[in-house]
Amino acid sequence: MAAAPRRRAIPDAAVARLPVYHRCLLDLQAEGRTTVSSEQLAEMAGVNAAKVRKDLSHFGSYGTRGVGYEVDQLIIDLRRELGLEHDWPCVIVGAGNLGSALASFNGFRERGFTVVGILDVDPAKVGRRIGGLVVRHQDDLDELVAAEGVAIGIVAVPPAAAQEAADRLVAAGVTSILNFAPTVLDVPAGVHVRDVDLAVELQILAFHEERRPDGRNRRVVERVRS
Amino acid sequence: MAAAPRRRAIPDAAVARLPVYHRCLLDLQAEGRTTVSSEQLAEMAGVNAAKVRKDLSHFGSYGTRGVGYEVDQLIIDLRRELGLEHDWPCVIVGAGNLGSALASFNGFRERGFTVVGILDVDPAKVGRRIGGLVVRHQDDLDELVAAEGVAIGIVAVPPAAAQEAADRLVAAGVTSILNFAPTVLDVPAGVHVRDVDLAVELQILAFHEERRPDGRNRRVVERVRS
DNA sequence: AGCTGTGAATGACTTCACAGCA
DNA sequence: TGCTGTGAAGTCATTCACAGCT
Repeated sequence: MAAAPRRRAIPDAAVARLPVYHRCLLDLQAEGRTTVSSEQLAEMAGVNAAKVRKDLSHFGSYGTRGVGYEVDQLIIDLRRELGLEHDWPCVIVGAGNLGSALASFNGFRERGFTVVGILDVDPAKVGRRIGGLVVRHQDDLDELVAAEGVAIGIVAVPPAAAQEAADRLVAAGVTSILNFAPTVLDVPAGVHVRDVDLAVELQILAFHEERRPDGRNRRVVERVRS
Repeated sequence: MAAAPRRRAIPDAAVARLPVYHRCLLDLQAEGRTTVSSEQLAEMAGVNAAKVRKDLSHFGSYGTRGVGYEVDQLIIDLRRELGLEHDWPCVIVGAGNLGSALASFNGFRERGFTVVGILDVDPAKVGRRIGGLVVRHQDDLDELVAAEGVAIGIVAVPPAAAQEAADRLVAAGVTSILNFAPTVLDVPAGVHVRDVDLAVELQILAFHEERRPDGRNRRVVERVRS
């Protein structure tokens, strides 16, 4: 967490929801819908209507009172806000199970992120083909980042190697890191890190599972507001 | 200030950090450390000391003033709070790239989550071996969940199939779902869902990348000390 | 009439700061 | 003395509620 002085125009919590709205709008567009109300969008995104309006108002107002938001226009605006007008080249460090899966994951390319390289230190892995890419040695990182203008790196190595991988990415010029290793990375201020610890997600579920009101019984459903 | 005895004893935000503390404590234990101060633990976890103390105080106080927390004891307490005293059997629905990677991912088992089955609807995938498991047909879900006492399901199917997969999991008796599909799942109240949308994570990074103070010219990595 | 945009109210989470114990 | 535990203050996020546009 770099504590840099910044004017945070849009709250972090709102930023995290914009991609979800974007996703929902694409679905609406695919269905041929031309407008959508905050209430409908909220329903789709699993949040409430006031939040949708407030979130969207953070980058100017685009809705029409009495009607709602124009789907096409809102997609354009969100794309611009999210920096999705151009593709983002990414590199993956670590060609194990997870790195390999990420490299062949279609969900990235579909949404504007192209994996331009996957690297590993293990000579046994270098040279393998994964999802249209050949695994390169981690020493090629500098060259690759420079050649492709990579700004985003994905760390998919074992915990013990994660800091080293991050250091290399930063040295190569990468300024945003998506970290799958269960480690707190130490990076220079100005470098963004997002952690995705898959086991932590399960642990949070287990926490709630362990203390559900009905103990170990099956569900006694009570109404919860959505 | 516990005037209203709510069901929510521990704030969500704190719960999300407990697994991280747990992870750090295991590292400390491995190094042979017997005690740790809130400040040291905070440093490792990437948060601040007051937060650590407050978080830990939510389930009773275990620290010794003037000394800190006893590592072994705190691990035990966290394990209990997080429901990690027993293993959690999980099933994965979807044997594509992501599902396969998750099935062979060591990080789960190491932290108390055992993948007891991976299922798919595609006959071409059924029967394949993945990380010590044989892919089963999705129709076997009920049987598997009942036989193994599965409470946690992992959805790793394409978006169009996600709701169906979730419905099946819920029908089979699963009460917590980790959803990797970029879709808002509709589940009965009482069923917990956590979403992990990998592309959204990248989009959030892209958002910040797009509006970094130094504009689009990257590689002007200013060296700021951390 | 319907729906957005937004100040104001509420609520949640974080940080401060210090009393109190080992 | 050193460090925890915790009220109180502060910050940030969510929700309400309604004025105001179409």
